[in-house]
Amino acid sequence: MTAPRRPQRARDPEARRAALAAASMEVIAENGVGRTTHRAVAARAGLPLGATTYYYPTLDDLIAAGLRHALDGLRSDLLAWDERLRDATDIAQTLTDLVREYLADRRQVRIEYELCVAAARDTALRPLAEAWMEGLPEIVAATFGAEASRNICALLDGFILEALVTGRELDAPRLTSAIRRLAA
Amino acid sequence: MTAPRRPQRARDPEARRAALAAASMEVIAENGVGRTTHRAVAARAGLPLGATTYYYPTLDDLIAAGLRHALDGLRSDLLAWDERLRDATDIAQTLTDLVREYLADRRQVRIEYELCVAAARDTALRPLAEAWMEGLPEIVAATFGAEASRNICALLDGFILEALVTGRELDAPRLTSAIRRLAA
DNA sequence: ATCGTACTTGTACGTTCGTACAAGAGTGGA
DNA sequence: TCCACTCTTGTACGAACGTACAAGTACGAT
Repeated sequence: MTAPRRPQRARDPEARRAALAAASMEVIAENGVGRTTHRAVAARAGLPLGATTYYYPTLDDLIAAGLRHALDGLRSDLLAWDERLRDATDIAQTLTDLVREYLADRRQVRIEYELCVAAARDTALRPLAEAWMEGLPEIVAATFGAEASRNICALLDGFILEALVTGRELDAPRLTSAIRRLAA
Repeated sequence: MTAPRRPQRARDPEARRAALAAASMEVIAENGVGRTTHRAVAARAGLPLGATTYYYPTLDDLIAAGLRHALDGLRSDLLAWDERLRDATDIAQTLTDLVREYLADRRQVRIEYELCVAAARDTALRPLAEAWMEGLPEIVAATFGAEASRNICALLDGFILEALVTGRELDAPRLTSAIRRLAA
């Protein structure tokens, strides 16, 4: 009766780090950066509280890991975008389609705008947010040129923000024709 | 010695409501919606903790009051924008100037994008956020027409977001020429 | 003058938070 | 085999949180 039985799970430190980062990302998407806690992340990952501070010493580290994880997801998305755009005949139309598909998973979208707002307040997050903002323009620059690309991406951000706030669908035809105007 | 002396300040309930709303707005701008607390707002307003729950029963009420207060400020700004735009000869240029001036006070900007992200997560804030998003298009619609106005405003949102994230100045010439393209 | 109501204020309660840490359990090398 | 190290887990602590509330104060109506 004296020995407290404590069954341990299989050891896999890197999987735990990743699981915590993924869980952190999900909690941020659902509750926002400001309401993300060690306990919520641990529960989401199915791990004990102590695991969070073992792998990410402070809460800021844990949140940064969640944001970084989200950006890694975006980066692989962007590779797919790049391929689709290279093969496209009507680039404006294709870009619109991509944005519409991107908007299908609002959780992913939410977390990236969450990052923007957080970076506006906390300069430590700024490099991360800038990396996000410049990912798409770099890809589109190949076809539209540097300046037009940045304009088009700003336009996309505005359209995405509107869809995010209103919860409505993307106004695809309007976006396509606006892209064409900026590309000319 | 038995009587606990408790000096009371002059009574002015409406001023208190307003002071709390203003303080709430400031705390939101600095810490974000998720890190806004009764105590922080009370301290900022220079009022005791109890005053917050007296005027705004729950924390959500207090935060909503802060957001509403920020939007009231925007609304009066928009009236000024309207006037400036009516008198303008070069509307694209004037709009760019207005955005640059708007960006001078990042606190105001931050809180409005904070509202957007919060509304994306909490549907209760959605009407407030939609009111914000539609304020400017309504004004510009007079000169550019409904569709072009919404496109231009989306573009502005994108430019503002970029400036917010990077902390850099607005790229004014690029914005002006992009507006012209969308207005054509 | 008295009384009811609206307002002010300090304090208290139970909860949740970030973080620290001790005690066990697995694992690879000597 | 045993040791040193890394990883796992439960628990603990002080601080801060949202909210409730009792006690006191001002003030308009009567």
